Amino acid sequence: MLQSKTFKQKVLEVVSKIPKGKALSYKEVAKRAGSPKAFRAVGNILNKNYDSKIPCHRVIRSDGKAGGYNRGIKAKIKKLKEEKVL
DNA sequence: CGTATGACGTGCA
DNA sequence: GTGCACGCCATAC
Repeated sequence: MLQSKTFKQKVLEVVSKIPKGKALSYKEVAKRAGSPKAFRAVGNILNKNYDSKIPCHRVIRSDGKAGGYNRGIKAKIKKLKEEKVL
């Protein structure tokens, strides 16, 4: 089954694979997940499946803005600054 | 199965 | 340059 992992699982895995000090945009993550146009679902999935192992704070918009964060958008920006990603 | 929602992106006024 | 509206994909209910 090619779809043993749903888009959701792929996105979570890709995000969890983001190296430290690096940030990928929703579009990039969606592309790596298998659907470059599903950046919409990426945000939706992360929002419902945020895990401590998933540096969702490293996923930002193409505008260079953070976008949102289940723990507080401010915390996300702060973390990005701490990682020198921003 | 169909509907509603969402942490986006792009285009146009 | 800013603001508004539409469209897109996947998930959850």
